[in-house]
Amino acid sequence: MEKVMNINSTLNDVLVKLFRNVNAIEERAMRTEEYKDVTTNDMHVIEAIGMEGARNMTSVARSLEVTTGTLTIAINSLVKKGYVDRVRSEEDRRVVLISLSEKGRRAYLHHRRFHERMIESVVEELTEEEQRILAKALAKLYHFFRVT
Amino acid sequence: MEKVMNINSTLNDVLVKLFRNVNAIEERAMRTEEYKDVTTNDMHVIEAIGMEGARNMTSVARSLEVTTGTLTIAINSLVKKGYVDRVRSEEDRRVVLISLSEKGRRAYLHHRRFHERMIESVVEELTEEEQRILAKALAKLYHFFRVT
DNA sequence: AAAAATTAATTTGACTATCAAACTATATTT
DNA sequence: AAATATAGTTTGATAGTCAAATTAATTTTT
Repeated sequence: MEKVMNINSTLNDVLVKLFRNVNAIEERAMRTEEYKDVTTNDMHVIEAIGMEGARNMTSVARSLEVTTGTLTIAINSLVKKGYVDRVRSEEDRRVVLISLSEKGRRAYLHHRRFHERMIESVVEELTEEEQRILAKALAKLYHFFRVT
Repeated sequence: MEKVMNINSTLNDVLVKLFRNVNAIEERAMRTEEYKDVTTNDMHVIEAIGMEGARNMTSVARSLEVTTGTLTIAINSLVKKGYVDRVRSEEDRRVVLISLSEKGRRAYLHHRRFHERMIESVVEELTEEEQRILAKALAKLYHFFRVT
């Protein structure tokens, strides 16, 4: 009998380790010279704002599932660090529009490339069929989390 | 150009969502009646202490990749909530030994069952072949993180 | 054996993230 | 015009985090 790793144990181990460490890991990967002042949280905000142009506070806060008060604090810091531009809407003076600055867009793309490399490393050497199966399995995992 | 859902985008989406939400999700699942005072962070500490008996602060802090100062604060709270016992070592009076109380062990097992259910739900309805591919992909992902 | 160095843990001071609730300013409805 | 609703910020509280200072105990050096 060869050394058999129980499939569930392997999955559980890997999932637990990934989930436990994913923030630290991503932060380590992101914190290069250029972006050493960007926390994981900052990166999530940058990603939520996105490249599609200005968004208001409420909609970004909703995307991130935080209160607008929390987002205000995060944006204060990102504006100070130069990743985000904040302007008051002319059409409705209550509204604050936030968008990525040039530096913010560079950070966004840097992060996206990191994700692309990550996916590439997972997918390389998997056939099309295997990739399809993997996506299905991950979708189920996500579904489990959403409904639990 | 027709709208094609690229396999890599699907994988990326699912992974990002999983990672982004995993803490909130786990917390939601853990916070039952009995364990409503246990934060995700508390749970990680409980898991790191484990069921194998007493460990000292430094080794648990190292497992969690936090400073001992940070761990001291977490343990203060867990002792107060009754999940952890803390005693000074008789052999070396500098050393503090922490271990799970009865309540702590119940929380540990509750959490472990959550993970088992999670894995079960992912694995059920996947064929042997599909399970093998998922495990392989996740192992690669883990490897990617370890070396990145 | 006394002094110096090391080790284990805690404490302190500072910072970030978070929420709920109070508040301010503006827009909409009555 | 007054009342209500909406968008965002501020405030006050809590948790988690680190680096550096501190305390107490052990080990090493002289």
